[in-house]
Amino acid sequence: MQNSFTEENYLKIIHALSGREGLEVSTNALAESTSTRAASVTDMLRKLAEKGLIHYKKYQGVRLTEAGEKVAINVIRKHRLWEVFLVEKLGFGWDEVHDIAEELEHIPSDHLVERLDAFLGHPRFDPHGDPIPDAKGNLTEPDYFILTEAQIGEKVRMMGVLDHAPSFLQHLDRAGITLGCLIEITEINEYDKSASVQINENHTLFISLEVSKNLLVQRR
Amino acid sequence: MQNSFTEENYLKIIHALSGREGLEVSTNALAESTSTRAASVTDMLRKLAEKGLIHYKKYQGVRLTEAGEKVAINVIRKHRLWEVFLVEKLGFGWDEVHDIAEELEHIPSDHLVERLDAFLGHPRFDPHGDPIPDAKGNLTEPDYFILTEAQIGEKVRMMGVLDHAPSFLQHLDRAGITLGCLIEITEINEYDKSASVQINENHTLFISLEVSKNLLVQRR
DNA sequence: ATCTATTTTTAGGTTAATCTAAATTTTTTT
DNA sequence: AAAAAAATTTAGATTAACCTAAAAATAGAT
Ligand SMILES: [Mn+2]
Ligand SMILES: [Mn+2]
Ligand SMILES: [Mn+2]
Ligand SMILES: [Mn+2]
Repeated sequence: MQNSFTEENYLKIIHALSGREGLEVSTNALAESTSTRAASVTDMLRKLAEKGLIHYKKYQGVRLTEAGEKVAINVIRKHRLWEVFLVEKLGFGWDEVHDIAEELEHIPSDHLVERLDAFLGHPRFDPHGDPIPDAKGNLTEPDYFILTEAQIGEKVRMMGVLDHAPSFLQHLDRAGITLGCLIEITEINEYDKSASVQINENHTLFISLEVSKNLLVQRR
Repeated sequence: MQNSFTEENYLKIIHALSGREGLEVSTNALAESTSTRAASVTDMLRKLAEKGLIHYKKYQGVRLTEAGEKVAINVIRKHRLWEVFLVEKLGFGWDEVHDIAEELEHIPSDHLVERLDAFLGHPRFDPHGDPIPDAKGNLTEPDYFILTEAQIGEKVRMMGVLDHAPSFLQHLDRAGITLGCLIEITEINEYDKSASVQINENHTLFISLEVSKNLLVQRR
């Protein structure tokens, strides 16, 4: 029995919301993320539990089973590989690829995914810095931290974003903040908590707390 | 209003079945091609007529409207471009790509199609020799003819196939008959109507009438 | 510990795409 | 021009994925 488009999206969202601790995900949180109503979510949860893809006890929230986790990770793998393709091969901007990958991720062919992976040179990260699970389903989250946790004077490398919204990514483009760039925090401005930073040791600018909270960075 | 996956498949099939003359297509022919029952086809035809995509009068068969033709051709364009991608870039065989393209053809993004087209170098034909409609929807069928219509002694070039079944394509692979190869008919064998042919002026073999009927060729 | 507010589930419907069986229309044959 | 056969449509159901409104369960606040 194949999983539908819709089922795959639920599994992927449950995976995202339960984090790496595998916390229980609530019906309302799923309704929010899927843009449906709680009653619809309950229907779907019963079906997914039936298929052995989630652990579900009424009123107790859900977690993925091993089988469900496997499906979710495969969808994530496809999503991220297609994003790499769109950016690296077709020349799309990192702000343009999410919605298209949202569709491509459901194309069912293991053969296709493996060939695509090879064609792209087995990339480890997608255009937003998110790690790409390997063919066996191993997904290792790198230990990046949020820019707000960096110290004044520290030089860090930009490794990913928490917000994937096109408007945020376009804002970063305008600021010259790209994946892999060097960021040095020169000062935290008391007035609005914005940070004065130097990018790639050549230009200086303010970045708002809102932006800092959505940037993942790495020391050294 | 977007067209569904299913609607797009109906339009594409109506296009194929009505041929270049734009003949009326029967309900039963559609039921056959869509692997559904006639009653289901009737339901869908009413809906497509409602949306202005087909001309439909009860019991009289259907034809595409201008709008329907446009949608159908765009789906065909996407199908064939993705097939080129799968063969040229990912290294699939021409016998492996049809089913995958059948899914990819429904990914909705004009931007994506145009970039894919450019990435592939604006190919004019797909891996089976079928012409790829241009971005404006112009589809020009080359005037190839069937190998059975060639004369003894004639040298022709293999330009396409009528049957797209993997088993047929694999059979051609085993016979060394590829797109663009030279075929010289040396003899028609009375016994079984098979043809003795020479491929690329270097190897000789029999090909059955069944095979000849599915090969499109060009003179000189 | 009880009451209140929130969350979740159940009940009952809708729509798209399918089905079978029966009715109707068209086509073919006598 | 009937009668028979074939093609097509209508009628009435089913399934997946959604909905609203109402009921039930859990959590939070006195
Ligand atoms: Mn999706
Ligand atoms: Mn991404
Ligand atoms: Mn299709
Ligand atoms: Mn093709």
